[in-house]
Amino acid sequence: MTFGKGCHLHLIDGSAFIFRAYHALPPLTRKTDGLPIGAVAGFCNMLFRYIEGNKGPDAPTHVAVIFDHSSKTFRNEIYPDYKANRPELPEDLRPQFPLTREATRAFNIACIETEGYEADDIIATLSCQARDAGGRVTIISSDKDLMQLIGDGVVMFDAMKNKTIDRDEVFEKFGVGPERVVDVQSLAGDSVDNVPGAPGIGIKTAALLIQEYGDLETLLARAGEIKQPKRRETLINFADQIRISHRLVSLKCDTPLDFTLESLEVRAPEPDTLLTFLNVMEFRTLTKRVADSLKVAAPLPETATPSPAAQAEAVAAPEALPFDHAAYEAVTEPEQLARWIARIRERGHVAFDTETTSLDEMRADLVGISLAVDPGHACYIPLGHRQGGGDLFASDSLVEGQMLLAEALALLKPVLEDPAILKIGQNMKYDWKIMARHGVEIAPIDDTMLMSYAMFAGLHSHGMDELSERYLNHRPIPIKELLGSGKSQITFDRVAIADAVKYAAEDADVTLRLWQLFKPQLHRARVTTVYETLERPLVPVLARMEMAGVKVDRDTLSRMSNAFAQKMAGFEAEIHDLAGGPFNVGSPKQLGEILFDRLQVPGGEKGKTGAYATGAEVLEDITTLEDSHPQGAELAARVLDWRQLSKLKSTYTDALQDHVNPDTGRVHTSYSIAGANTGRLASTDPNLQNIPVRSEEGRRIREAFVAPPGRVMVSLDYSQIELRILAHIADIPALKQAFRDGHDIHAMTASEMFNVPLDQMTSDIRRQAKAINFGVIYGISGFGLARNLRIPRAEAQGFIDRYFERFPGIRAYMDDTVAFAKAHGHVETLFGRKIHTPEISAKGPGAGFAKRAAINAPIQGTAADVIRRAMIRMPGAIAGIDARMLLQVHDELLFEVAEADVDRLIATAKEVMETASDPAVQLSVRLVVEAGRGPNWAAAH
DNA sequence: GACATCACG
DNA sequence: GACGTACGTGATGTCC
Repeated sequence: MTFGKGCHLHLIDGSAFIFRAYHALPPLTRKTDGLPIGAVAGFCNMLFRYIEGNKGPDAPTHVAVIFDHSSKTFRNEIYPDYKANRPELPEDLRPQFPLTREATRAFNIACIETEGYEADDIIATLSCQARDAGGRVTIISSDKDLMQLIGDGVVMFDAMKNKTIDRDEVFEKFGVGPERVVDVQSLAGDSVDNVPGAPGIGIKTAALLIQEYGDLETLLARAGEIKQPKRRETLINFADQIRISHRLVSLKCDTPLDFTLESLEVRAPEPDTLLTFLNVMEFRTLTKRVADSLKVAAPLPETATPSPAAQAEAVAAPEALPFDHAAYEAVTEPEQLARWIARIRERGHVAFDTETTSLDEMRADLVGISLAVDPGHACYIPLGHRQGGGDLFASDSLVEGQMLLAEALALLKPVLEDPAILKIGQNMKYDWKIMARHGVEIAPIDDTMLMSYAMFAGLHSHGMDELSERYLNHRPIPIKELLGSGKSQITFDRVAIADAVKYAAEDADVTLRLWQLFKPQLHRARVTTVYETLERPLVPVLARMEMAGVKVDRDTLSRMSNAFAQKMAGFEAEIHDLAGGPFNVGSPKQLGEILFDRLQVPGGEKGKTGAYATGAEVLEDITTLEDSHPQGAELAARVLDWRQLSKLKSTYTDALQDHVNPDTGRVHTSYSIAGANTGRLASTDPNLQNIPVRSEEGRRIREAFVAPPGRVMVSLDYSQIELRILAHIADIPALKQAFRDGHDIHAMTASEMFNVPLDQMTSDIRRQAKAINFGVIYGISGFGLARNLRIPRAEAQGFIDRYFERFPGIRAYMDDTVAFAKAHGHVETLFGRKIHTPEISAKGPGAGFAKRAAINAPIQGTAADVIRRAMIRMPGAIAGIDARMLLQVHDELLFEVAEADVDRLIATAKEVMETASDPAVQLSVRLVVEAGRGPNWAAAH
């Protein structure tokens, strides 16, 4: 078939596929020999998905995958530094390159690369040829360097976003049409490819210039006419550099090619070739999916004398067996359960899951228990399924065909508490608490959620559905299918037992398969220690804290709510008066319109949704307009007052009352262990980690957190833990000395930076230094500091420059951390916790976010690790003391202690916290803990 | 369910 | 005068 009108050529940017695959997937290796194959696996998946997705009426007639041959091209002769600042290739990626070529050929797709040319040039050449022959072209890539090719039947397609890129997108990105993209790029340069461009000119300015003068040559010829002197000088002085840039970014349409367009005609894959390749790579799931798609049988996995270890893992290969809901068993008789228990004892481990009536473990009733011992071999024990309904007064009766709860517990308790039998769960803290309420303390445990967290923090979330889809290629039955949603939602005890068996046993099955997959990976990912010392042991500790709960005095809260309500009503009346009529003060939209439209307060700025911003900062600025706009200033001030009370009332004094457990009379939060990427805990339902303290009004809410009679609240908190860790990690002698001497760290910083002796320090200078110290931890920027201190940006930048000058180690730490993240795709805490940074090499504005997060993560994460270690050791250390650990607030632990034991508790707990990093990490800065005590949290803090 | 706002370390 | 920006969380109320 001659290539011509009616033909449609697809050109796939192979290198882009490889890099996306590499960064999207964990570092997978081939089981038999450890060959890194993550990128190849991802590449094959993407290619297969591409093929499956392009079978419709608009299917391509011709297709090719194009690769870069090597990093040296003709552009290096024009400009030796071209792409010179590219980071070194990860060492486990390079050996995968030839395999991606092999994969492309295995899929029976033309695989193209040419020495001395970039893939982009080949794509350009093929595009031109196809277009000239009258055909259409789709370039599958999102690389902006290819956008110059768009037009005349050539479009781009971003396979990740599933979105076509046409003239409009090009205009949005470059401010000019595709035919002028090269001109804009020549001026703006490109830091990623190291194209110099014109210094000080970015895409915005470049687009303006090209729009005004038409094209680059005209612009350079008439550069003398430019009004802005600096811009004019730049264009005249750097004309040569701009022309070189032009040659660098212009794609060549005349790359020598030794094949014809006709040879790219779409061919169906040869099942034998393709399946053999996939099988050799040991992509079991993909092999199966491809075989299904080609309607042939999948080949048997390679069996060439695997090592015993490999054999064991092959047995454990969770993909090997499909999920079969019909195979799950309902256990209703003691003899039946006894048989399962015998199998569990044989195996030495069991996946365990509970079904209940609520997500709140302290109120949930146990409805059933599921167990799994081998993949596909799982059961469900119904215990509390009920029927009846409508009658509000009679308690509903148990459904027939269930086991008696007491009988099941009697059989299971010895297993669940047997130190020789490992209980495997997904988010085991939940099940631990449910069983603890039935007098069973599960141990020992493994937790697949925490394994995932140890290996993949930062890459994705760690819920079961997510993990199952990602790693087992299986979508479990959604709970919504059983319970429904919204108003008509039912509780699990109303689910028919037959449905419950499928759902619940599947959960245990999935958990077991995930465990088999993850367990050996922990070691390879070098996070076994993290999992064993920072994650797993925390489960029972947190479970006990949550079950203990904290006593909250309802009456105090209720009185405060009433007082807030009264005050708010007063403010509201004033606000309506000032506004000239009633409106919903709680609606930022209405408030914005009143302030900026009706009252014409200057400076209203609309956000991306078109609404005025009315955040606290904006309102505070308006309150300073007393002279020019007294009405607006007054209104803003009252709204700020109203908002403060509204927040305190709705989020704290009202909501907290509803969280008092009727059985215990206490508030039981729940900590998520795997929620925050950095290793911090997060507190939910209610969040007890953000109880007010900064404002006097708010702090009084802590007075409602009380110790019962005869007991005392004790709070211990790390002093400046993050700055101490920074001083250690970045190795800053001045900071360390200050901590050693017990000096005021912010005053010391101020003194160093502004050359003010300590005895002449003012609170304002100290405040600025404090902001800088914190800024450093957050990955400082001139803009951010300026906003925080409300000073001009240049001044803020000056502070930062001086800070880096005085403490050069900080600069080095920041640079090293970002470089490490780019090289490895993650950063690490001192204790080896890995936090992945998949966006670190992103281009554009996202890059700043990722960098700052990468700089912050080791500091925040190390502090989180330290307090985790303290918490894990705490129960053992305070065993002889009449005290309970109740809450953790990132750098603070709150205890409830018998009056007589307070001093002993403080001494012991302080010691545990201050030495928490030992012996794993030898900190060069001492950790210091401050203690407080009192009848309530406000007094203790 | 997205967004704006604001509470904490 | 490239871009848009402090890091990490969770809960509440509007509004569509």
